Amino acid sequence: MSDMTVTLSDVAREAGVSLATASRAINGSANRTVRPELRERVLAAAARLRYSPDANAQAMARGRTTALGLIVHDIADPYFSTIASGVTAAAERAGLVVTLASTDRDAGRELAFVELMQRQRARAIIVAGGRHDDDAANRALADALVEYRSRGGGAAAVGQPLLGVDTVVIENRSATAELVRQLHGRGYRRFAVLAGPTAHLTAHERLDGFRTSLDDLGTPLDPDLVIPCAFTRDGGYEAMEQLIARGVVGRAGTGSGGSGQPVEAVFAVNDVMAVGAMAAARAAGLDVPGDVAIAGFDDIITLRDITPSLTTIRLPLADIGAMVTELALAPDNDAPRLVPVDGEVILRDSTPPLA
Amino acid sequence: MSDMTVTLSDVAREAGVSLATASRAINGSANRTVRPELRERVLAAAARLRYSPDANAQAMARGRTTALGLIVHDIADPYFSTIASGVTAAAERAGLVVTLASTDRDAGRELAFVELMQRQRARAIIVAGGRHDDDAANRALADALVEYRSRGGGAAAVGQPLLGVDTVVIENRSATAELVRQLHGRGYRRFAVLAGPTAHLTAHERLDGFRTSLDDLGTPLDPDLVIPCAFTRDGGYEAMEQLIARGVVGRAGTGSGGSGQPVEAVFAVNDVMAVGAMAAARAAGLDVPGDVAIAGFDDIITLRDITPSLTTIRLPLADIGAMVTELALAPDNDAPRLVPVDGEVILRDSTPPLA
DNA sequence: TTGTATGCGTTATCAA
DNA sequence: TTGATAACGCATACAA
Repeated sequence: MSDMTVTLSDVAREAGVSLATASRAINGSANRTVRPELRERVLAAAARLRYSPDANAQAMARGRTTALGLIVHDIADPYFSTIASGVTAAAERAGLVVTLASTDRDAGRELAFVELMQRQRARAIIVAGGRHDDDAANRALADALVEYRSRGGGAAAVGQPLLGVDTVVIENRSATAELVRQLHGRGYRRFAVLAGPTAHLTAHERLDGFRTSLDDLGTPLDPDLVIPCAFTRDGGYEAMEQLIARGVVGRAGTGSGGSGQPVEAVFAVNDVMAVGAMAAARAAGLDVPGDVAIAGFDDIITLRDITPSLTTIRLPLADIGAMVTELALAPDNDAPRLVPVDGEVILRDSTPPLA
Repeated sequence: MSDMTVTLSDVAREAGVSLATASRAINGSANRTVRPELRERVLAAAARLRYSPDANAQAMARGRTTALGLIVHDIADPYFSTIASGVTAAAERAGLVVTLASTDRDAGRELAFVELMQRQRARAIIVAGGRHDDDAANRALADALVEYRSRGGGAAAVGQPLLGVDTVVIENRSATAELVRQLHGRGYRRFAVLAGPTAHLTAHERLDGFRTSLDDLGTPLDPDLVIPCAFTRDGGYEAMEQLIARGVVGRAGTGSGGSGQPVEAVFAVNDVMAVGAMAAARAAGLDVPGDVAIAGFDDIITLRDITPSLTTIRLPLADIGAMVTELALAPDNDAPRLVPVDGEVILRDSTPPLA
């Protein structure tokens, strides 16, 4: 029945000092205006009584909390969980505690979580995860964040700079452009792209950089070879199946139908899709990269040992998590700061030099 | 300069009602003893003033919060992030918000986080992740949880039932025993085990079930072929290198040295270690499963498409997250409830039937 | 350096 | 059904 909560008043009484003195002795704030002897007495009393300060009461009295909100689409996705690890590490350094929301890409839940963090008086909110091409949803979220910031909260995002807050901007276009150049250097000319959802901005940017770069090199991408699909492993699998069914991907040397020459390489806009595509290729009896080369994006750490090793674009996800945390916590700026982050092309065995 | 916080008093004044009425109208608690007309007026005033209830003040007045603490070793690890996704989903259903700590396997930080959650007056704490064979650390954590529970908090764990709280117990031994039986059925007799850290209880249990089952089948495991290593991809890689260097794993048909017959299959106590082992085998020019079969544990979703597909033991990680959440939130029991969860052996191409 | 008293924003108790 | 008013547990301005 020790459910009786021990309060600071109890500690003060036990130590024979006033509430104020007990408070000062225990939080040990800037101006430590408490005699060492008393201080000891208070600390001893607190220990004796197993006193545990009530963070909620402190938050109310101080007018600020120690919480940091983190919104991800899906914490089980390695992309987000790696960012989250960077965020938790940075938050711990800042003495903050991370409150996590995994919203399953539901705009309504994102909004609800921002409002929840507003109620919790969280110090800052971090929105990780690419936006969709849904102006209404983006504007609603942006508005909620404006409101939140107007009330003193910090906010930052990773992905596209669409929310009006400090953002770690992933340079998707330049990264895929560079990938194209390097694949070109290895002799690849004819590509297909597993493009993800049309409305998915990250997917779109990756496709766009890829396409633009191919245009620049004078070997434009055939629009028929851009396959929209889900941003998931299954999406990659099914899109690859389509390519195979249409005969644009098949046994090497077999100019099997489709529109002219067969595709030499398939670019999936993320790694898990690329892995799905590999699985589909194998299921169809094709060899990767013998029959078709495959490249992805993200360099998910768990996938670094797959066979054949996957050509991809590395993003420093944990660092990104740390960066966005610092942005969210930085003193309020008038104009949103944009911190660009480049991807690094990693050529591996899934796209060997073409003979 | 709308930094002026709108309080419930403001809403009450704006609506021309008392503070009490405003409170009742807005939280809409069980006994809705407020006239619809007034209620509307209050809600309208709240909306007009963009009122946002202060969760900390509510927590203090109500005497309970809406927070749920989750401790994982490493949120970037797919094992934990998948459990975390189950926890966040269940927590949302319960109207709770998840506070996340990624402790990097640091016992001190685990303890600190429990105390932090105690200060936050969190409703419950979930400890995910296997214990180490460190009695002092386990006891300290158990004590902290006892203290926490004595103050009204809920607590639950996943892994070993060593913390004195409700636990989702992973039946590691029976799972690996079943794996052995099935591999036996496919003709395997001579195994090596990449065993993880000796003090790691989960690793130990998996090894133990494996070994015991082999004993029962009359084909005991050679102790020299149990390689301690880190519980990581690199640990698996290095342990496999050792086996190769010692000549107990090598080209099929090449009875190359070592102690007698070469190893037919290598069991790694988790999937990422198994993948590391595969990488080491390939780096040494060996074929999997041609030269050596490999099996893992966990059935990490991101790894389901690797080649060759990995024989492993599936754990319903997201469900486990949901289950442990329910345990943590369930009304206080005297004796710790133990909920066993079985793994399901999934035979795949990395351990084909032996000729 | 210490103590007193007030406020933080809400809920809940008690009268009206 | 509504309204004063007292908690809730702590920090802090002000006084001593």
